[in-house]
Amino acid sequence: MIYCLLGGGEGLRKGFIKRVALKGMEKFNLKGDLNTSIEVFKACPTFAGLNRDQIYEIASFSSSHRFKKGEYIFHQGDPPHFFYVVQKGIVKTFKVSSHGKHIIVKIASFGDTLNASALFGERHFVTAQAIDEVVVLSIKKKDYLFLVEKYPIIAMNIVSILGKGLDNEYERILDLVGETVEQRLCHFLYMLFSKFGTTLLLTREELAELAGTTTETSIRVLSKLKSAGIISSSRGKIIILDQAKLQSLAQHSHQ
Amino acid sequence: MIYCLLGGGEGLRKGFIKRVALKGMEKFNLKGDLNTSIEVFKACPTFAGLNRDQIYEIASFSSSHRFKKGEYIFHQGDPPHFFYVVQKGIVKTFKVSSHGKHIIVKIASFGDTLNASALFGERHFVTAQAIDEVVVLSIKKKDYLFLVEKYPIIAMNIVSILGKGLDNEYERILDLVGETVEQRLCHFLYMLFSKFGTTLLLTREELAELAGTTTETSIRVLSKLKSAGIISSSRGKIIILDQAKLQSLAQHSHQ
DNA sequence: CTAGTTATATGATTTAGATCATAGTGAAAT
DNA sequence: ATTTCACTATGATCTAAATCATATAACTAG
Repeated sequence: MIYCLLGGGEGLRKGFIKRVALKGMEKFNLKGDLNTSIEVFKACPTFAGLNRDQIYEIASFSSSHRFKKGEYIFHQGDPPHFFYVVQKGIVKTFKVSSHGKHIIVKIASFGDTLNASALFGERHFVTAQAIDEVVVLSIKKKDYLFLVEKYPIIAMNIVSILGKGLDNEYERILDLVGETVEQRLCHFLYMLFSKFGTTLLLTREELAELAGTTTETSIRVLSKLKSAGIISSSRGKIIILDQAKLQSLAQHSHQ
Repeated sequence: MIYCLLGGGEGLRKGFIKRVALKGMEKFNLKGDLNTSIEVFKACPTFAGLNRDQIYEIASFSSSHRFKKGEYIFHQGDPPHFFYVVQKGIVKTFKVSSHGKHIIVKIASFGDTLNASALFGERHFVTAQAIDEVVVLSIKKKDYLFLVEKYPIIAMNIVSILGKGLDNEYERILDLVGETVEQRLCHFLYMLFSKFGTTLLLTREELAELAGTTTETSIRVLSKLKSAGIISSSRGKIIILDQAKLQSLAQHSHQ
């Protein structure tokens, strides 16, 4: 019911977007942009409690990559080579079942990590895909593990982030079992609103994959919300008009 | 689909039950039973990679508590004071939604932890209840955090356990969204069988709370399995007769 | 030993939401 | 500018599983 935005509770200092000027190059080692990446790591709860010098050290291990809309950052099942933090844009991570069903695991933006725990295992648990123009910072697995070992607080941070993340998923399961589709959809809309503000860049299909329903039902419910004046929308974009009503619908679905 | 037993992937050295002789006392500090508790902590993946002396040290911080069938070990929402590992018996942890729906989070037995991550937060995420006669070992929060700080490998272990646990929950969500109730029920029966062997001590209601369905449907499906000779059962007990068939039903539900 | 409580059993009814099917629509591409 | 493709829209149908309802069996507490 009160499970927070699917950012795993990670990173979210709002209105904190840094201007970056990186065009043409697919990958590059930061020099002039070190300041930018320091801001990203500072915003990342994984590194909470580290001082400026330590954040600087971490940033110096990172390099930057950009991805165009639709491009994949890594795939479920691949062995993980990098740790990723989002610097710019929106990334979704999702899982696919053997029957082809998709569920979205997380909608990540500035300061959110994509795979905090995967580097401790053999495989990526999820697939990460750019929703719009995206820049991520990456740290080599080896370096990342070195840093975790050097600064034990990082592991502690991850434990508490993952713990909350797990609890979030239990809440999601409770909703899946107990709430109506409409409630769930409104719930996710509200969560996304809390994280991203009134304008959401996602399709009904993606919303369906968050709420665990079908594209058709997602479309139907959103049409209803539109008629009721709670949202407006265009292709791939949803604008929240009446947050209060949305929130109330997330609690008690009025048929 | 292949998500493992709800023990969070933690602890499971089978046929490893230690005889304990502790009657009458509700709590006591181990002396003669130190050996017993060392075995428990050795079986607990949270402490993997620690040597015998270190395990000994950990065990020396622990004390033992027993709970009768139905008794609560801790409650969702309470501030956590202890870290718990199961020494004997079966404990279920579960969550309740605002509408009163239950989901079982974990069925824990010998060597499984009950709240690996809660001690890093403010509240217990779940409620823990004894399913039968239970003995747990507990370590004071302060001592536990001291140990985690002293032996960084513990935090690393927890990270990888929680990471796997999270992935398990994603799989559970995928199943909830994509598979039939029969498949899910068979799936959980099979997982429980893998962990506990042919005899399972749980009610249809508890099984329903694992699979995210109602008690009635759980009863109906189990009746069917009974007629088909796949299980036999008595009150609060299920005996797996045909594992192969069960496994196949978990994959493709036959009508 | 009996009453009370908890688990199992099954039948009848309802319904939310999936599924199938077809069509319109805006954006991007060549 | 018209073809293409990915989104949105909506209608018709179907069904798995929830809900409601009632009964019996088994355990356990007084």
